[in-house]
Amino acid sequence: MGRGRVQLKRIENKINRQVTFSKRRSGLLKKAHEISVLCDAEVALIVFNTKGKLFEYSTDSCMERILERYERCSYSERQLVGNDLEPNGDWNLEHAKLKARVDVLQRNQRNFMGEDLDSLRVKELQHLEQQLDSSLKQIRSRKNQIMYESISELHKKGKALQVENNLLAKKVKEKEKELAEKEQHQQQQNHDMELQSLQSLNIGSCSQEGFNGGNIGGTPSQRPANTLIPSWMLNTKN
Amino acid sequence: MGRGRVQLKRIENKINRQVTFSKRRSGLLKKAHEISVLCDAEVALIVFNTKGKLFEYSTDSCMERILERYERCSYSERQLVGNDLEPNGDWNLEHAKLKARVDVLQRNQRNFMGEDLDSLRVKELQHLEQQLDSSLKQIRSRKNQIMYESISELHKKGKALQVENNLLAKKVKEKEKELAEKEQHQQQQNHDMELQSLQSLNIGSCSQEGFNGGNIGGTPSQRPANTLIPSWMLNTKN
DNA sequence: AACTATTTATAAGA
DNA sequence: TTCTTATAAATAGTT
Repeated sequence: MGRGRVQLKRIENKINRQVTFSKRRSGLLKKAHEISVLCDAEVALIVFNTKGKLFEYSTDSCMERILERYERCSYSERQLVGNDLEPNGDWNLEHAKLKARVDVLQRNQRNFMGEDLDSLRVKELQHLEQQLDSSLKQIRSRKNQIMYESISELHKKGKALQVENNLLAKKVKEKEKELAEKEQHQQQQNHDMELQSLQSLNIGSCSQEGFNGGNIGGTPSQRPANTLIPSWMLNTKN
Repeated sequence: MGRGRVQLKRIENKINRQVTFSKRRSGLLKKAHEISVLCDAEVALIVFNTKGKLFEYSTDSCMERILERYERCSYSERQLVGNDLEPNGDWNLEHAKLKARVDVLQRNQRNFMGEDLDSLRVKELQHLEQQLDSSLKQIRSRKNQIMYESISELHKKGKALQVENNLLAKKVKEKEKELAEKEQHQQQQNHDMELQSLQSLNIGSCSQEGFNGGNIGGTPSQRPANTLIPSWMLNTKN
């Protein structure tokens, strides 16, 4: 828009570039303000010129608020770039940056915890509400998933144990049978021996109690094996 | 630019607002890119629409870097150098601590946003759930409070205006009455004078045209007063 | 999503 | 820088 077509490439003439910057900057800021008002949008605009001078516009002049909201929204945060920090870099500056970030995150966190809400406007509250609502859904869904998996697992283990139990019960019965037979055999032998003894020593026989499978008076029975308790109920760290 | 002049105020029609937003958004992003390329400037532009959807542009797509630069700039403007730190303190340690804190806060934030939940155990999920539930309650309560206050305020203003209206209406009636009386009086006088004139000159009276309040042919109407131009548009110098 | 009458933005010139 | 002006661009209202 102007007397000539303009090519989208850096203006090489320095004076020209500066003039154009000045004009377009004010145009850009104006348009940012317009869309903000006309369309009820929230806008943050930051411009550095070649020399590093800062120009900015933000809806309602609360840049920090909008940047926080941005962080919340996008925060596709790559690790705050711990970019090895050039050794000759300004440590004070680095430090200030980190601190600023901590501040932002802390403020966010407080908001997420329902605190410091007085500084927020209705729209931000609404946004936060929506965010938390959706977070809650995901959290509940994840919790249900874990618990469901846990229950499933328990069922499976339960069945396996049942099978094993049946097997063992069968074996026990077999053993009992064997034992019974053996006992009978033994008793027969004992009887024979008693008879022999009685015949030789003249002493009566006494009966023997059956096999005691219980453990009364012994060590207490174990709790169910650990494998049966879902990890989340144990409350131990990782 | 368009078929009609546009007033700098929120577009009330929702559809219209949305369409305009869409058009102007692309225009704004385009201009941001243009100034960035043409003038070798670094630009960051963040726009949230009414519904909270995010749109952004940043030179070379490195928003985070520009935002950091912004923080640095605005920090140094406020001379918030952390010069209160023990000068002989272990900077590396301080730095590491801060970074750790940032990490923790970031992880928390992600959890608050319902992400990265896989690393949490049921107990933690439950805790998070309770926290967010209570946060939501507080947020909703705060929102309601604000809206209630706002409604209250509007009611109050409405009542005050009503009272004023009644008063003014009364005054208008009084004035009307006065005028009517005066007119009657005047007509009587005119009538008397006409009679006199006719009697002496024998000429009829003629009607006069109304006052022309327009300015057709005069200087064109002013553009909107400067008071409508926000201060940030005038800010070129410090 | 296109169209187009207008308004705006702005490049170049002073 | 600032103003002016011719012209390119953006876009409001319409289809």
